Amino acid sequence: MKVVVGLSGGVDSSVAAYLLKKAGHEVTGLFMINWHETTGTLSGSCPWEEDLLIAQLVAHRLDIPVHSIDLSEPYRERVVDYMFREYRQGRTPNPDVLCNREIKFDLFMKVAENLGGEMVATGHYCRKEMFEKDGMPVYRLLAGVDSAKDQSYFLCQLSQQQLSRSLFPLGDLFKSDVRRIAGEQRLPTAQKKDSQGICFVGKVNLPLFLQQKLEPKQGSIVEIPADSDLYLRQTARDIRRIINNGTFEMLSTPYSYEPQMGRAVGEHNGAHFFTIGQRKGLNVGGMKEPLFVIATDVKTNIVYVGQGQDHPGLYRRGLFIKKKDIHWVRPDVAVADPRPLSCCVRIRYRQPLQQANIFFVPEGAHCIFERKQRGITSGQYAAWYTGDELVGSGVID
RNA sequence: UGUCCCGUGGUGUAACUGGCAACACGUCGGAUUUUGGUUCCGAAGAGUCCAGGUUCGAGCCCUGGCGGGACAA
Repeated sequence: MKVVVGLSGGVDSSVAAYLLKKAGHEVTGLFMINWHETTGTLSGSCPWEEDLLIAQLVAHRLDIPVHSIDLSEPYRERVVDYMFREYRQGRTPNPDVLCNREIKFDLFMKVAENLGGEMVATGHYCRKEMFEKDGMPVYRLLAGVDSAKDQSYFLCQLSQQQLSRSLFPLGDLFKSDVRRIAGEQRLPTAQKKDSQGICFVGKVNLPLFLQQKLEPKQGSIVEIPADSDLYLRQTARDIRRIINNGTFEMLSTPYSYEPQMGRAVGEHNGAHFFTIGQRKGLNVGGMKEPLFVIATDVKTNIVYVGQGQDHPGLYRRGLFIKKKDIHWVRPDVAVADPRPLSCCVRIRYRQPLQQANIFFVPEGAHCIFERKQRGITSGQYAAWYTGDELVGSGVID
């Protein structure tokens, strides 16, 4: 089969390419350029020229052809602009999820198709399975075997269409296997440090990066006491009653704060630069315990903080996803009726799966966790699984 | 105006009856991490408001200033 593999210049994609070649496929490497600018990036980090060179070395070593494609323009339009738009609204976007949906598994896929590729492969740690239902193929997106590296979360917005043409050669491997294979095959990336930070843009200094487009605006930091009566303690019975009444909003709506609920403890230079759960960068000292951001209000430009790891403002029982933001990787199992979906959910990469019930209502979905969750942040993705299969996801409201 | 209290790294506090200043937060650096964030490790940073005095030795005692606060009227 003709397979185009996305080579990034890292170990994972190199080994993915090797495995495909070894399995007898006709493999072509494709390197994608997503970003040119260096403003805001940390000095000397992730210059794509170097990565391209490494990708070429890998291709040479594997004796496969390699091409490169500049997708920086659409990347800017579909990922970077979205990022700024979200931050401006006081939300915290997840660019990598978008990058996969919009770039790697869309534009990149089309380019691969033009190169004659029947399938596209990436170095993601996840698995895919196919079975037939009513004579039609159905694809399942499964967690990678290496639970510490499982990257299915980042693919939570993929469609059946996209999945049908994807291959994940690393899904059954552990990271250590990948390193070992790379070493055995003398791939130039065998020792290369894993990349991190926003995909393909490299390691950026986010505050600096954001300041290119978002104006600084001085505002105050308000501390909300942990014993504020805003935080009513809910017993298991209260929760059950709320669920029975169908008043899920009581659990899935963010806390809303007013300045007079607390006291000003400092100043910041723009509420849109902060995200819930953040500790560093507040520049307020003298507290017994560290301060964490518990909410931001870009309208009034106020950052609300709470003291200590266990501040109640940091935890919430549930989250809401608007109807338009609900995505089913498996539309065939989509739940429409009000019967709750009992499943496991994660709200960030590498988070252990959390038991939850999702209640689908006409306006959207209320996800109610068995245990309170820390740092539920609007703009981030919640992905729900049954077993080790990712079946759906959505943007947290 | 009278009495009382306080004045320690960027911030908030600590240092028993005097023995070369501790902790937390913040800041900076590193590790972890294909989002943000979290977490972990490490470092820098004050010679204790100022001027005198007592003492072998003072952040801690004494005197006088300066600064802030409280009570008093």
